[in-house]
Amino acid sequence: MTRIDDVARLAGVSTATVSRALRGLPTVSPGTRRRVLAAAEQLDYAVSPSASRLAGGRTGTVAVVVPRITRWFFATVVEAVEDFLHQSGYDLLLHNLGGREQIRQRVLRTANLQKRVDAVILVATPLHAADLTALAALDLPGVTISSGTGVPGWPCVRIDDVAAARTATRHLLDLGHRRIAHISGDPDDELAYTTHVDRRRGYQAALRAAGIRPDPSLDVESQFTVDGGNRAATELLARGEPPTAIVAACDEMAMGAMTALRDAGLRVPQDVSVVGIDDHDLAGALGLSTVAQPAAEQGRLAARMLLDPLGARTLDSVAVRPRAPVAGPDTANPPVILPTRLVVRESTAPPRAH
Amino acid sequence: MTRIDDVARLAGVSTATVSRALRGLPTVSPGTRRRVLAAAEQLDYAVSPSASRLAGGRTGTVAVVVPRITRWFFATVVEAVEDFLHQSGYDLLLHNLGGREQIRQRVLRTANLQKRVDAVILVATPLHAADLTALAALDLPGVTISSGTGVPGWPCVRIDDVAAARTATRHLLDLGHRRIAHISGDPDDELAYTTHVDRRRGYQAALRAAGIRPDPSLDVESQFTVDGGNRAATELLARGEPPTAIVAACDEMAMGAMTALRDAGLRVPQDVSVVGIDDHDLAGALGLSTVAQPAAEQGRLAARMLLDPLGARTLDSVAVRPRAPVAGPDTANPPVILPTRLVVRESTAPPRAH
DNA sequence: CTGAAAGCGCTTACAG
DNA sequence: CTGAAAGCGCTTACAG
Repeated sequence: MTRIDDVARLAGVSTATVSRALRGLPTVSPGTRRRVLAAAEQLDYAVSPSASRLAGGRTGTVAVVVPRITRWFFATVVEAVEDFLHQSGYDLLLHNLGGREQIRQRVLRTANLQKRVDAVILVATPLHAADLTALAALDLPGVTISSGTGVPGWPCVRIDDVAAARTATRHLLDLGHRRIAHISGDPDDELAYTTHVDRRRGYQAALRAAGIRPDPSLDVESQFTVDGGNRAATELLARGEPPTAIVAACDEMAMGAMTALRDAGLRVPQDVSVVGIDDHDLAGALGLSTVAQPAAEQGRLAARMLLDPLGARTLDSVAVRPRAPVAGPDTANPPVILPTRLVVRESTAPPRAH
Repeated sequence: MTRIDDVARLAGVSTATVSRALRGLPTVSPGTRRRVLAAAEQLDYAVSPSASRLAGGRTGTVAVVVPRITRWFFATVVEAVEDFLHQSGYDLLLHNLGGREQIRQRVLRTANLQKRVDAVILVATPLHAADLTALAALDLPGVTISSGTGVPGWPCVRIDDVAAARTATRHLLDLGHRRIAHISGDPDDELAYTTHVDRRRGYQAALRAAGIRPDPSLDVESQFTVDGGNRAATELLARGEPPTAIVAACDEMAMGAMTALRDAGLRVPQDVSVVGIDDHDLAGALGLSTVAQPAAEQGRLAARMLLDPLGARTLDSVAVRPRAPVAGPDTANPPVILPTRLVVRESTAPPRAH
């Protein structure tokens, strides 16, 4: 393995100069820089990240924590974040909670982040008081995406979950539905997400605004998965007279519900309308009406808000940018809310005439 | 930040002993170990990975390279790999190619792996001769998953793609279909995958075994995505008399094809049967018949085969295991082939009587 | 079983 | 613009 002093020797300069030239620091003359780069290339030199990190005190790594990488929203966010991080010269350390509270604690409270990363991106990760204390003690910059509890001092990028569910529900009300069910997240879930709480609130608010009292028997809790949606809809049907429409808290649940309805001999949308939230890759294939949220854009924006103040390297030059305030007029804590929009497909229609 | 000498001072031992005790090396007396652990806990000490890596010469990190984290198969593999790696005390460095050849080269050929990881897991990543040279020069252990080209000296975990496609096609033949189309990957894709080549081979082999000559006009190339499947099926219909059945090279393509058929006024399976390969999360919701492949198991097995010889720490103890030969009777290059199995749902049926 | 000391390969004030 | 030297915080022979 070639080391920095091999390059220094070949280029006829000190290791300090090699270090500066390779990192694109401005205090190197063009001729020297050229010689150093040529020597490095000739020797096929790559800096040792461990040494560089130890000496420099920065890890060049960002931890990304997601509940389940296999779910559409999280995979899409991670893809966007990964792209931005690598373009900026950062490594991505992935933590997948897999729905397990034990893992959440391992990631958040122990030494898994300490001294290991320069910054943290938490995607829809439940945070208790003890976690906030631990994160504050870490004293790292970070961003949350789609998070219920914000972290003091960290920007937050998200959609308005209440509004998204309200839009979905209103769509059904506008079509003439009155008997509208809701399927959403599980309070018994190991991880205490807030997303489904907000979405339930939006569902209920829309009903009330239309003069309808929410009926608890039309509100079923399950998991945020295809299977969860299937089970929730099955349970709903087992409770008696079916609703004429269902608001699912996410597209995956909506898809599961559509299967359950079909299996029960009900047609979508003729017998029951179904609307989701997300605009999953497959929503089009299934003809699912939904409230679209910009997943990749949330990831991209969060990465940018995180890295801008860290002075990220750009792709082609390694010039260090001056520390700039976070993009946008307001650098403080109020979350950046990205817009959602109703996408009407074939899974929703007016209820049949009584 | 507390350092190792803070712990050493409090425990009344040398830093060498702290280092040994914390890593669970056997050469520490129980009493000493206890005092060190207590001191470390009291000071909330976490080792500095940078320093540890520089001094120890190991990074404790594994790079995982996937073509697209947003695709079902890759997300599922990554989830399984992540779990195994973290349980073994390794960090996961994620590289998502995003379908771009430029990124593939950046990841494989430059210094992105050099000195940065202890091992590499390549998932369905195309490898050219120059890449193999670069990987050999890296001199790192690794595993490939679902890979066309193997890396000399690296184990490979995969399914038999030819057999999977043959099974899918034979299922349609058994139902009585003769006019069977195939939609698969794009040779103009930036990344030159071999998966679709193998699957096409299986499709053609099954046809030939049934005495049918493959008809090029029934074989459409597109991308391994929902959209790609949609476009491929649309193209297929534009070419004239529709087939009575379609073999899609992956479930996502099959799902896109089902949409296109429906949009064209054709019913699945009454007018056209569709079978995929994968057993995607949503295959059940869509009633898609498919040839299931064990995605998570491929990830888990690959991670195990990689880490076993590295002497991974176990979850609860940090004891270093002795270096053991790779699990299984054969430690050499022949790929480990995991079984696939036909799952019949509602998207396939006998062709209508002529 | 334990410790003193060297060394891992860089970056960063500091001085010029 | 450049270099000599200290130091980042560990681990690892080596010696005992």
